[in-house]
Amino acid sequence: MTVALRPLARGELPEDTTELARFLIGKLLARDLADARLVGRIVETEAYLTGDAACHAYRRMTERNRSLFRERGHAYVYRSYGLFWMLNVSGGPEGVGTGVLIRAAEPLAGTEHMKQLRGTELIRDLARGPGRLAAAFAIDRGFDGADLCREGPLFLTADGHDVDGIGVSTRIGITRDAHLPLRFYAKRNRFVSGPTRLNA
DNA sequence: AACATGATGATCT
DNA sequence: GATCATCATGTTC
Repeated sequence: MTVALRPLARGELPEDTTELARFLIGKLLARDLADARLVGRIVETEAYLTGDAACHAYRRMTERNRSLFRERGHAYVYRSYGLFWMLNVSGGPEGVGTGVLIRAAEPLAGTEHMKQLRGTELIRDLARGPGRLAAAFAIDRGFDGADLCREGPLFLTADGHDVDGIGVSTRIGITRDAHLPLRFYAKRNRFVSGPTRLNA
């Protein structure tokens, strides 16, 4: 059963990148394959800001990070640790390099395909962590620069459901500007990644 | 040399 | 199940 899902309009996305990171908790990520639609509820995000040393756009625009400088709602996809793809949503106006890392999602539809893409039967581990999420949704560098506010193979949407509270913590896996409270997560949701102490 | 990670195995409870 | 240490991997600076 495929439900009609309307993409989020760019105007619905907060212009402030930190607010965008919070806004995206509970929203849906939809991925259309040739024979299936994959849907997950976003349960964990991190904001990366201007003047933030952990942000890939901290120094200057490069070939890799230029999608971060696009108007909010575009994908920035890069490879991490040589193995994993990371999906980010650009924030702010055109020319400003900020974004939101999508760190985890609760699988809602297409889970059998996700199991194949991830090589595991464990529902909880399908998209818990940014590298796993990208694999479960078959996202690679080919989506870099894609507009996530248009119907297409990958877009942001919503179903009106809300999460049971949103928590804030420091970001995971970084060393520079590591103290900033820029990670957002759905409270009491078992599809959130990271150590227990950050998910209280 | 650093890095926005994940799988695995050890050692607890 | 929680937590921790270890390390494979290749792109970027």
